[in-house]
Amino acid sequence: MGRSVTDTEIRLMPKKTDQTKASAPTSADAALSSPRPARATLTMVAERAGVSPSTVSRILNGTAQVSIEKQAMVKAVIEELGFRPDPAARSLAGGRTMSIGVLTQYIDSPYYGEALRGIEDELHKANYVPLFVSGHWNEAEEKNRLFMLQERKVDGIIVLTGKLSDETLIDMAALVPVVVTGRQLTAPNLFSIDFDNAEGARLAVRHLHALGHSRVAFISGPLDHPDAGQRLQGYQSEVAQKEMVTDKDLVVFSDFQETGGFRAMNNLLESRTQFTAVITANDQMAYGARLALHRAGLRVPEDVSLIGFDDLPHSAFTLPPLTSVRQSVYEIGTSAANAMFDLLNKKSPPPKLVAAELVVRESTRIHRR
Amino acid sequence: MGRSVTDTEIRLMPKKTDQTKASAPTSADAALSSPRPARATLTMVAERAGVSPSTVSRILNGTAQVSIEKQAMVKAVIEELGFRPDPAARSLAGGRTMSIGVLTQYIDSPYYGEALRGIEDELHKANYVPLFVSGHWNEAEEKNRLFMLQERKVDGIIVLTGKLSDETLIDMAALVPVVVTGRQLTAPNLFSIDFDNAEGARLAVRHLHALGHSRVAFISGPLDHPDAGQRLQGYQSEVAQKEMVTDKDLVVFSDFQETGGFRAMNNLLESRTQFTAVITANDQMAYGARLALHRAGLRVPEDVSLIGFDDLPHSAFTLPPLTSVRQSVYEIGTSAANAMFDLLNKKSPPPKLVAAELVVRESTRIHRR
DNA sequence: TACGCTATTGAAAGCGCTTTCAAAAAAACC
DNA sequence: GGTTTTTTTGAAAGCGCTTTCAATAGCGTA
Repeated sequence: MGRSVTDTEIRLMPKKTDQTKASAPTSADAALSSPRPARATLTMVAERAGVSPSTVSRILNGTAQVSIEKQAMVKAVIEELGFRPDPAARSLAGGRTMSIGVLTQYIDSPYYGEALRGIEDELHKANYVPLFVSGHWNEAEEKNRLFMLQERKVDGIIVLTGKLSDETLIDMAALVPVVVTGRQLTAPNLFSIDFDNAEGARLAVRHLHALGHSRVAFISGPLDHPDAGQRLQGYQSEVAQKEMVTDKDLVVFSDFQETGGFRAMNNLLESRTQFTAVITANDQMAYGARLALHRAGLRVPEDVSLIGFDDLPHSAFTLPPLTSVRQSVYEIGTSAANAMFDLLNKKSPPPKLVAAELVVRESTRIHRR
Repeated sequence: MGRSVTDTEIRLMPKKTDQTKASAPTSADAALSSPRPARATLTMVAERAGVSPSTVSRILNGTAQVSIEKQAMVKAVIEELGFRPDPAARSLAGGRTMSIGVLTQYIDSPYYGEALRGIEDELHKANYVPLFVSGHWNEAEEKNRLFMLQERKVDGIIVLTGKLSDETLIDMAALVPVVVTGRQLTAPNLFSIDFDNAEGARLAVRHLHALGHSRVAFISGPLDHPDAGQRLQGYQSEVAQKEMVTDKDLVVFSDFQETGGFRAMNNLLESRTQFTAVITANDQMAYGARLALHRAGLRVPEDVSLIGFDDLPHSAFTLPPLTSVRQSVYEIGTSAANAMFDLLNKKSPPPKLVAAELVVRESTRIHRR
């Protein structure tokens, strides 16, 4: 293999005699149309502008003052040649790579997906590209991916929740700026955005309480998931606060998946525990639970009220549309990206807590005693 | 799974090269990794193994024959030093970047998400990393992103459907291996994986026909979407074939979204067109349509049968669970990745057509005349 | 007018790797 | 045994950019 550079250059030469030069081609066009000059390099720019490479670099990075005339001259040439710095060369020479590593758990998670979109949108505006990697809720894997990102010399790392220890994150932050969601952590070069999971769960309980329910079951996520613990804790505290029924059997654990919610609900039903409403720690389990309820001949919300958590886009279209606790995940993504920019600019914004709100739809109703 | 990374490995990356050149540390030293072992470079490996950098490179890339002893020696040192080649340096020197660009449309698409996972899983096994970028179903944007990927010197590009012209893709393939889904295309350095959309739609019609339905409505996706056209065409051809009712009004167009399906179904209902079953061109629209039906007091499947397309994971949990046309999207992802490896190795597999199958659940039933 | 500063600039040394090119070593040949 | 191939190896030249380091130019001051 190898010699790909040379190969490419050769291939780009007027292999085809296609002289139809479209007028004012964009750089993207240029990349794809046949005959085309070799890609411009910083040195070419320098030469053409009559300055040294150092000067061009300085203008590009704002590393030092450069006279106004040279700036104009160089910028014009850059424009003319359609020059774009080579990320690899930059990286090798110790500059920015213009890439941000993003550690998520599953690339196709319906929940974090929105955050990814927020991150991508925001990064793109600033000409950065995200490097998405997945940790699969496995600490070793997460560490491994983190390592890989660092090896790829990303300029910063955004971690979407996960199971890494605070310590690992703090250590990482010593090497490269880190933005992490799903926890509250203060450290140099590190910014955290936490969700108010506990409050979200409380909101749900409060709503149910206001509707007259007092036996509210809770299908929790796995406790080694940080969110899960907080949500459960919020439920428990509010149930106690409102003096509603607290019964060990009302809480059942599952895995945050549809199938898990289905099974958990069946377990709940089989245990013959009495309840008139149920909160699931995420929407996916709510979907499963809802189906189990249906199979058992129980109607929602007539027989039992149901509240989910996350308010996935889909939840507005379930039957009945699901009442759910919402956190703007897309916004979390954009906030994370912007926080990263702040960090990159040596500004350090204070930790942020994202509020939760309850979206009331049709899966909950007054409990007739 | 790749090698797991220890805390120390992550924590100890020195930002600047250190000056303390320890004179040939013993293997025990290295194993215990004293204060801050600088990241191993190829040159260090060469030195320690008593060979030239060229030789190490050759072993790494299999670019030329190297004596068995030197191979063993070098490999041992690589292991000992935990050396991993720097992707940036590689890229700059004209070697592989070990990264594959993946052009998707929306990073959080529930449909393509599975494909992304398949791609990521497969690439990871081979030590490649994906660079995901989104085109948002906008040709200009897709081109732009493609350009960016090329600029980043990816070793190959996987395009998930989208709106690029065949020509653009073929041109791109002259520069770097391309794997594209959602179309059938034959060109050098290009591999395509198409879905059998038409057949999928036919399967749905056939199923409904077998159940005695003859007035089957179809909610189509936007026709500038390649999949949409094929699915519609499949529906039409099978309806004709089975001599079922063909009525212009039975086909209505929408946008592949839940809200669109909702609106489309309402339009259908308002138009007072008679139908006993409806096929939507994707599951998301089916969800919307299903809600609209519910609002209109129509039951599924008692009053109308409903079939979706894509069989999203969620469809097994709707009420009722949705009958849908399935294509293994995850598998499409893994196939795409593997096809890319073939291309990278100069093998060229024939174009592939992914079969569709009908997953019959509870949203369809016999039409009692 | 001479001197000390500061603002601008360029030369040159890499960053860590791949890849000629040519020499050295080993194998094959007559 | 000498010579021609063939195989293995190393030296050295970059890839395109950033970054000291030192030099030059422009100014203010005494």
